[in-house]
Formats: sequence, C-alpha cells, structure tokens
Amino acid sequence: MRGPGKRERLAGAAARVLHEQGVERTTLADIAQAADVPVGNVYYYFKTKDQLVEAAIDTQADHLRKTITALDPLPSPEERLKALVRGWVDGRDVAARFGCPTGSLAAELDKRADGLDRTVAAVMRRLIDWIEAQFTAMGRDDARELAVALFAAYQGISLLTNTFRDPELMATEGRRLERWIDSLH
Amino acid sequence: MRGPGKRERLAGAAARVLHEQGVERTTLADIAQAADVPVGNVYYYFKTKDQLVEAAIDTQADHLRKTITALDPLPSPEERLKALVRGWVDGRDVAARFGCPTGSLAAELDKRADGLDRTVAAVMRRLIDWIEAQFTAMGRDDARELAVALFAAYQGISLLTNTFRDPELMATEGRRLERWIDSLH
Amino acid sequence: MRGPGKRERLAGAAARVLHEQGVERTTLADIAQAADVPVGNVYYYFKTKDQLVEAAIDTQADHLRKTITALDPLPSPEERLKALVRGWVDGRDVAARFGCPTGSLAAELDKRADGLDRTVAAVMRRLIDWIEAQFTAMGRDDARELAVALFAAYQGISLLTNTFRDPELMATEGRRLERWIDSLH
Amino acid sequence: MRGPGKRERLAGAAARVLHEQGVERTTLADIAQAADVPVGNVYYYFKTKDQLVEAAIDTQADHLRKTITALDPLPSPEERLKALVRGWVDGRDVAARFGCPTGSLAAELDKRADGLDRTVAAVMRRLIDWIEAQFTAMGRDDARELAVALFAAYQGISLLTNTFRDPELMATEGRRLERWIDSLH
DNA sequence: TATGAATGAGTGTTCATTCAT
DNA sequence: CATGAATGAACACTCATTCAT
Repeated sequence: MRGPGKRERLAGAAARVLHEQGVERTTLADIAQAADVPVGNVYYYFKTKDQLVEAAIDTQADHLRKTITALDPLPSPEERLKALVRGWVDGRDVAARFGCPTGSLAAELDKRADGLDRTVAAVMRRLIDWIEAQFTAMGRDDARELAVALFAAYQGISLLTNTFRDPELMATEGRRLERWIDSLH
Repeated sequence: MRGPGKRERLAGAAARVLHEQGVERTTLADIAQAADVPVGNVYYYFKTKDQLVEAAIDTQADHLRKTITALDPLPSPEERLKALVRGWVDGRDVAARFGCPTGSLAAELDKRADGLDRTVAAVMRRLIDWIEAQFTAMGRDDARELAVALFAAYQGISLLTNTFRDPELMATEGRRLERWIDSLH
Repeated sequence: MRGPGKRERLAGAAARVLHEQGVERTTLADIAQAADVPVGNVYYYFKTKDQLVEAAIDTQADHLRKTITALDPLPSPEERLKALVRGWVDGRDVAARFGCPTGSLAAELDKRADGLDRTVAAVMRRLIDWIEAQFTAMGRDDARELAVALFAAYQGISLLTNTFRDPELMATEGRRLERWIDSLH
Repeated sequence: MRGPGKRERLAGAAARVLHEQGVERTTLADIAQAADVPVGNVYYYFKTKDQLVEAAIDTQADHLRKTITALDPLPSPEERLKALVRGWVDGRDVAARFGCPTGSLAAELDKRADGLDRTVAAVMRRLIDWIEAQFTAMGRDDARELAVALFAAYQGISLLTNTFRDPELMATEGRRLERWIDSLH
C-alpha cells in the first residue's frame, strides 16, 4: 500500500478503465475507485487527469516493450511477425469488447489539442519500427510500407471485431495475415 | 427556412462537427451553432443528443449509399473495388485531420451502452456486404473474409493516417490495395 | 424577472456580497443565493467568476459616476469637495463593517495577476481626476498631489474605521478634511 | 536546524508570503516551501493555518516595535514623526508591489469572523498610540485625531501606491506629510 | 520530532435537457 | 413553431488538516 505501489496501481487502473470506458466517459472517481484509492489522493500522484492518461499510455508502452522483448528470441523474422499476429488473435475477446487499447486511445486523443496524441503516436511508431525491422530482415525493401500495412490491418480488424462484437473476425484475419507473411519471402 | 430543411441542416452539421470533434467533446450548442439554429430549437427536431448522433449516422449512411450507387455502373467488380479504394485515398487529407467519419464514430460509440453502436455497425455491415458482393462476382468463395480484410485495411490506415497526421500513408496503402485486388482473380 | 433585470440583479448582488465577504471568501453560490438565482443559471449571464467581479466593479463605477454627477451642480469646487467628504462620512457605518467597497476590492485584487486590478485602478483614477479638477478650479497648481492626498485620506480612514469598527473615526477625519479644504484657498 | 529556529523561520516565511500573496491565496504548502520545511511538519509548530497567520502578525508587531525603538532616541517628537514618515517612503517599492503589510492583512482579515482581525487591530493601535504620544509631546491636545490622520494617510497612500503600482505617489505624499508635521507646532 | 502520504469537503465550471412565452 | 432563459446534476481540481511510521 506504499507510495510507488500506489502510483503504479493508479496507472494500471487508469489503463484498464480508460480502455474499457474511453477517456471522456471515464471520471477520475472511476479510476480512483478501480484502484481503491480515495479521489482526493489521486492528485497526490497525478496533478491532472491528463497526467493519468499519460501514465496509462506509458503502461501500454511498457506492455508493448515486453511483448516485443518476448518475441525477439524467436529464430526468424517470419516467426516473430507471426507470433505477433498470434498474440493479437489471443486478445480477440478483449478486442471484441473494448477494441485495441492503443488504437481506441489514439482515436479518442486525436480529437484533442493536447500533446497526448503525440505520445500515443510515439508508442505506435515504435511498434511499426519493430515490424519494419522484421520485414527488412526478410530482405524486403518495401519494409516500411508492409509494416504500416500489417499494423493497419490489426488496427482495422480490432475496430471491426469491436464494432461487430465478434472475436472470430480477428481469428480469421489473423490466419490470413499469417499466410500473407509466409507469402512474402 | 422550414422545418424539414432545418432538420437536415442540423443532421448535416451534426455529422460534420461530430466527425471533427468527436461525440463526447461536441456539445449541442456546437452543433446548433454550426447549423445556425438556436439551441432551444434543436429539441423541436431531436428530443435528445443521441437522436442527433443517430441522424448524423444516417447522414453518413446516405452518403455511403450514394457512393456505392455511383460505383455500381462500373463494368467489373475489380473496377468497382479499386474505385472505392481510390475514393478513400481522395479523402486522405480529411482522414489525416479527423480520421474516417464512420470509424471514429464506431470507436467512440462502442464505449457506450446505447443502441447507437448497433446503428453504426449496421452502416458498416452494409458496406462490407457490398464489398463482399464484388468479391463474389469475382468468383472468390472467400469473399466475406476478403471483404472484411479490405474494409479493415481502410479503417486501420485511416487511424494511422490520422494518428501520424500523414495523408501519404493512405495514398501508399491505397496503391497497395489496388495491386492486391488485381492479384485476386 | 427578465434577462436584463436578472443580469443587473446578479451584478448588484455580486457588488454587495463581494464587498461584505471579500472576493476570495465569496462563492458563486453565495452570489447566486443573494440574487435568488440558481447557481447554474449564473453562467448564462457571466461565463466566469472573474466576469462577475468585473460586473461588480462596473456597478461601483456607475455608483461613483452618479455621485459625481450629483455633486457637479454645486456652486463652488470647495462645496463640491466638502460634499464629497460628507458623503463619505454618511457611509461610515457601512465602512465600519466592511470598509470602502472600492478600496477593499483594490486591496484584494492587487494580489492577483488578472487584469481586474487594472479595472479597479481605472475606477479610482476617474475619481481622483475629478477631485483634481476641483482643486485646479480652486487655483491650486499642486492639484494632483492634493487630489491623491484627499483620496488617500479617505481610503486610509476607511481602513482604520473598518479595522477598529468605529464609525466615529470617519466622522472626525471628515471634519478635519473639511477644515483642510477650507484652508486651501 | 532545531525546533525554535524552525518556528521562527516559518513565522518569517508566513509574514513574507502572506504579504506578497494575501491570506486567502496563500496555501500552507506555499509557506512551508518558502520556509523550506516539509508540509506535514508545519503542524508540529502551528496547529492551524490561522495560528500561522497570527505568528505572521506577531512578526510584524516585532518589526514595528523595533522601528519605534530605533526612533525613540531622536531628539524631538517632530524628528521622530518625520523619521517614521521617511521610513514609510523608504519602503515605497515594496508598497507599490504588495501594499502595506499590516494594512493589507487588516483589510483581508476584517472579512473574517476569527479573532485575528482583533490581533491586527491591536498592532495598529500600538503604533497609533506611539504617534499620538509624539503629537502630545508637541503640545497638541488634538493629538489622537492627528495620530489617526497621519496613520490613515500612510495606509491610504499605501493602497494607492499599490493600486497604481507607482512608488512616486508615496514619495510625494511623504514630503507633504513632513511639511504638514513641521506646520503643526 | 519529522515527514510523506491520505482524506474529504468544497469550488468553479460545463452541459444536456426543460420550460415559459 | 421558435427561442431565450432556466435548471441541476455532474466533473476536475484544491487544500487544510490528519495520520502512520
């Protein structure tokens, strides 16, 4: 129940609740309650709601970093990319209910003038960079274009999976993407 | 300016402003002002904010219907699909600033418990159905899967184009999708 | 109970309550209650608390203008100045409880970074200008200095009258100032 | 840094910050920071914010006592009064920015129901008493009235100097007051 | 004594919705 | 039909004060 732990608990709760309810529909009280912290105390750790949103983005960035780190040991770039896709598919039930955490955040924050939209963009760029590196390792000189296309495919199918509340959409698209990756060398 | 005209003006203003600012950040006053209608008068035409959102969705559905109608005379399904893609690319500057109108609406409404999310879903389904019909006409028995993939690709690249504020992303992906369509028969 | 009337009622209530309680200790709810207006409705007329404060200052400026206008018909500048002093003395009971409305506002607003302090300053300057004009009419070439001194004397005795809750202080000083004015030609 | 030293540091910081920012706009955190004392620790020395305000008043009272003590050795009451006035004028730059420390405190505390307003009043009364003693020593039987007038003149010109942010006002009025004192025997 | 952390009541402000005319 | 005005339930944020260690 100590300081640092609480800060993380708040950031984690923020990441979760903001994903589930969206930024605008989430009140500070919601986050405080989810973290089991009195509302007034939230401000000891985060001076504004925006800072909480930023912390939530950071939490997602951390998660992404870990995901990538877990993928790196795999023997080939194709394997790494297909494992990434499989990870997306594994999250299809959550996506069906709430969409992609990063994507829905990006969609919402783009409507605002804060610098927060730049922060999400940076997180996304990092993942695209990593994907690009894999395609480059596969010898593709259109690696950037392919990386954008792959990530866009995921973002798009996340949105549809969520809109139609149908996890199968993600599963099917995942299989298609795996086949597509295999077809590229 | 009679009733019906005002109603449409309001729906149109709603569609525009909701796309630009998002549902949650748009006030009724914003829409009323954009339509040059006194705030109090809005409620004569729409009993709740949700009904205005619904009208905005309907406006988008109309627009989509017209788009499709304009495409149907084209000689082949490949041509129709590629023209659809070209239409998306033509809207890349708007997408860079505000994303896809339908997609951003869907993302935001999915966070709510209204039936409004079902309404956007229906609009999207209609377009996917049309795309599917084209793939079927091309002789593909995986037409549904391809339709979902194509529309997802558009939704995804819209999000990225918006997030990175870079219309070129959409242009590049458009060319890729056209090549992909050509490769399918 | 119409719009314009309500706006004035709010400004009047603000002037009164802000004088009695001070700016910082007065809540919008206080002013709303004093004007018998629901809190939310205040914002239809004034977008911020600061605008209410400004309206209160304007109300005081109006009052000052009227005071001066009532003085101008008097036959000589000495008479006008002494009548001004007598007006101050007449308000000694209010001063004993709450100080000078303009002075206490000035003291409080000077602690802030708004432009509001400039607004009060302007009101004060207008009165000093008028006093200066009287001294000039009396043939004094140190009219400005005398005007500042006279107004300062009033502000100072207002503060002391308020601090010691003793209206007599104001009365005594008023007599002294009248004698002083008489001694100047 | 032991207890007593800290207590004084806090009182001094309170006096300074309260003068600069006003009572209502100053938070305990502000004072704690100015005194370089952790917020939580303030309450070991002062149980409430009001007690800190009281300590600040006491600090001012001390300062006033010292001022008077330094004046007493002067050979004549006229000299002592004029030296007092010159001291006021010396502080004109601070007055232009923040007003008279005691006066602005008095103005603000009079809006409250605490006994604190009585405490400032007592400090002021002590100085008026001393001024009165000088006028009495000059043989005036209207010494009280003159004392009140002189102190009021200072308070008033402090307020105007502050409101118009013009130290020259204080300088001019100081010269006038010195001439006035000379004219009284 | 010392201190980071906790707490909760209060404040200004926004906005969908309703109402009187 | 039209409209300015009214309403009240939120919400983000602040801060004096208290507590645990």
